[in-house]
Amino acid sequence: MKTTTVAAEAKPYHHGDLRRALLESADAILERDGPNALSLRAVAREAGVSPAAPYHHFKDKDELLSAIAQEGFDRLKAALTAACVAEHDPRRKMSDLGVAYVKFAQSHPALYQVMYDRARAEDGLPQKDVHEKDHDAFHIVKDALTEVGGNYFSETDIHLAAIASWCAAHGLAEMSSFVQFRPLKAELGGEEAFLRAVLEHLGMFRGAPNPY
Amino acid sequence: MKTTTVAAEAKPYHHGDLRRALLESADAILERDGPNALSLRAVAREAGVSPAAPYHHFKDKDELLSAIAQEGFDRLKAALTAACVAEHDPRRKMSDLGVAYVKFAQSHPALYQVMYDRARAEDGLPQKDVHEKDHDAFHIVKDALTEVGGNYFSETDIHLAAIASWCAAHGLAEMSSFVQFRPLKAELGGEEAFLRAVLEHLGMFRGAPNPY
DNA sequence: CCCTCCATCTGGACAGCGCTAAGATATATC
DNA sequence: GATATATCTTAGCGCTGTCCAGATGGAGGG
Repeated sequence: MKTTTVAAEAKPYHHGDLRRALLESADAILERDGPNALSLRAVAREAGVSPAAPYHHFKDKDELLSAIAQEGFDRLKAALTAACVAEHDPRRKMSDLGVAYVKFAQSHPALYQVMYDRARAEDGLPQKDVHEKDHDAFHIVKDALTEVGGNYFSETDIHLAAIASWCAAHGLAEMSSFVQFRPLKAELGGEEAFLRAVLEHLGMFRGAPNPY
Repeated sequence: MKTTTVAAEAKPYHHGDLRRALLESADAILERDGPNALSLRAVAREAGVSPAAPYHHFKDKDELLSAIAQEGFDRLKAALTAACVAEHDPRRKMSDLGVAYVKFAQSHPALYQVMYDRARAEDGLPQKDVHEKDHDAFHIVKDALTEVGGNYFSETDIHLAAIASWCAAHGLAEMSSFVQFRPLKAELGGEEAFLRAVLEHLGMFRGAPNPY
């Protein structure tokens, strides 16, 4: 019933590709039951293996969480890319990026929580290998900002603006669902209008440093 | 050796005031060992009582965490108040508030993490009772922003600006220690210069809505 | 073709966790 | 002084992350 080798398998022995299966099980648990239900044993259970099996693919639970977070940042990058390829006005592009960022966090709240738990534990966002051709999600923002003000502002200013934008988007992503904001959302006419209004106030798109 | 009553005790029976002692033990553990070490049993151990004793003062672990978070927000409010009483220029006041906010989070990282873990779990920042005279930390920011642009902008705009500022400060607080930012901090001449530069880019102090 | 090697997976165990129930203890009230 | 009640302890349940000894079965050399 089983062929000897299926060619496209990299490190499959008994299970096939348990590492992949574990990551997908973890994702399923996150979406279905939230971050508190994400135990190593639950992941193993979901994948149909013994509680000790994951230890042959991840050093400990933290390493599994980091792998999940890494995939999350890859997906975030894809979402940001998709959100701004069609838009050519650079300021509108920044606005779309901000909205897409927050909506990603809202669509996958449990995953987003794991992503930043790991980022804080590791003292930083995941960094792509220098030799890799495609850069990470942070550089998408930086590139867009360069389009906005690259001719007028220094590299340092662009870098600062990118950091500021990322912090703002992260802050908004974590707080946008707070009940305190509900009345204001209703007043402004919905979630996206609220997001764009807040992002405007954060000066993400003005590209103008040094207000006074 | 023990007098019958010491007058200033509110709900002391066997221990004296175990609820208070538990909160202080929790704080000590947070500062010493970080948030991962904060178990109910560890708190009880630190306070010198049995593992089940805390259940007579908190319904479950979440309720203890919420109480810790509540005290944290009180302390944050005190820090923000102290940071801006001396300053009278309203824009400079906003800048000082932002810096004080981030520095509070940096000084008590474990506490700050618990504070926002609970805020997310409860879908919002802690809300003071309407009948209470003094308002919460969020209103300190709102008041400062009213001083900046209260004459020119609507209540809605001020509210939006306050939300934007709080989100920005929170995002910066959670990410300011990322290793990626170290070189830029060095270039700008230190932590506080970095913080003020990022906050400037976030447009916290401009009070000017609607950039385009 | 077989046999050995070794990565992979299992079953069992340990300490620690949140939480509960039952009983001991000391304070407050009558 | 007796009773009631809030407080604290002891014991125990099921869960967790992690480790270890042993079973399993594909890969490569003879």
